[in-house]
Amino acid sequence: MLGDWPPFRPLSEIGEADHGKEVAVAGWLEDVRDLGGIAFLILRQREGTLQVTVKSDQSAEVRALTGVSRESVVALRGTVQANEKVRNGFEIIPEAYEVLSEAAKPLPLGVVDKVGAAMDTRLDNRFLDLRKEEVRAVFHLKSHVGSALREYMTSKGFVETHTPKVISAGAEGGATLFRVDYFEKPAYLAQSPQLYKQILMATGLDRIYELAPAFRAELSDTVRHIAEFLSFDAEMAYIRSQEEVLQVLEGAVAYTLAFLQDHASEQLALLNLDLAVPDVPVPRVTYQRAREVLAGEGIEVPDGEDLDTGAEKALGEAMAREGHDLFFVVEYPSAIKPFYIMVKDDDPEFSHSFDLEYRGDEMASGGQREHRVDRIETRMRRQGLDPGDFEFYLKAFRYGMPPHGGWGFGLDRFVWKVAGLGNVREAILFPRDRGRLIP
RNA sequence: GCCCCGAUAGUGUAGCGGCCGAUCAUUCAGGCCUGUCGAGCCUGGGACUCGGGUUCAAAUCCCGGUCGGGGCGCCA
Repeated sequence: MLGDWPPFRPLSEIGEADHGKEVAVAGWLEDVRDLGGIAFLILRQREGTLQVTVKSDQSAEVRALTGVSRESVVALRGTVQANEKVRNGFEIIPEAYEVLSEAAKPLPLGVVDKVGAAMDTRLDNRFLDLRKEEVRAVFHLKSHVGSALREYMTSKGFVETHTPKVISAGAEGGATLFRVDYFEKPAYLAQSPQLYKQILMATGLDRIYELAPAFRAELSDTVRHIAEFLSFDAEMAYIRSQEEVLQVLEGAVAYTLAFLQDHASEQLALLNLDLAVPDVPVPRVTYQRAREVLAGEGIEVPDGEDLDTGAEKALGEAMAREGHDLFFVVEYPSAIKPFYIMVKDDDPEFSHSFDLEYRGDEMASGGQREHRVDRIETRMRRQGLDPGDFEFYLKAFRYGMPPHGGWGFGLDRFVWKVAGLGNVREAILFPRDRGRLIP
């Protein structure tokens, strides 16, 4: 139907050279402002809007454009006319148009209406929600975060890997696994690439990272939990201590924040965000030191217990007052960490483990891994796991496994914090939670 | 899983025993308007989550269901 039309011109490529000439454009009809003898139509493309002006002296066919429903996709041909009164500096006087896809009425969610919408309504109609520039900006940021992490990790000699997401055993026990049918055998969606990352440490492909979904069937209804999330994982071998892992991770985060300033200034401005790039190294706060800081805030954390949500927030606030919105908590009690975390030789109550905190929430956790198979098996048994279920994993430790460490970093959570959103779901195109599988 | 809160036109809300024949905005329909850009103005249409109960009377109070929001635990 448009076979004889010239190619559609994007808004950003229409310039002074086009003034007085005919162009073809297409987009969503955002708004029609009909003043009677003159009507202004706002056509929206991915990069912005342009104005189409229809006057009463134009043909009835062209004037019918003002009757097309909002958010319909229309194509039109017309003359670019310079006009200082228009924000873009030009308007288009249409000569012909076609409705390529008519929008039904009324819209289930207004794109430019001056009323709000509940998150549920927005997610139910995500395709319309995403027509809003500020909603899309979050995903531009997210894309840039991925680019920055890939760039940084590559520069540090890491290889991007892709481990399976359908697996036979989980890293953290069974309660949070999604079960699936795998050719009539039970299988699970991967809650973490943990075991596979570690197997790779025995291969020489031993400085790796991955950006991939992880699945957790946690019964958590919070603004920071989601059943399917994007995890930025890394694992590195031949380390002498956890410190080498921390340096890569803090470097990656600092690099990413700087990258956003350089490459996403438009989105940062649109979302009114002011990002600070932290100086590295960022503070390493030991678990015991964190307890002392919290005691000073009037919060008692029983020795050996994990920091609860309130304690974590309070610690974040205390650190923020000292100018640190990014910091590590290190050396957690061994008892609250998974079997693969290395216990400190000189102080077995504590472990070579860490969390990365950003703006009051946990972004990552990691540590040095236990690479001695007998110790892993002992820890597994203590945690009620059967080493027999993990033989595919343990086998990689029986024939030469270098010392190694790594982390898992929640990419959606990071974007959630960076973009200053109220709910991590807003940082995910089509979030999956306990109550939502559609769309 | 536990706790708290909520559910009113397409959307976002006000009302919280009789004044509700339900408010306002937006949207939708129709009309006026030749420089709008959150266009303006006029007219009109459109809703009390479901099931029980209390009461002379229920959008409003009670019980249960469903759905949603937030918090906790846990975590990325």
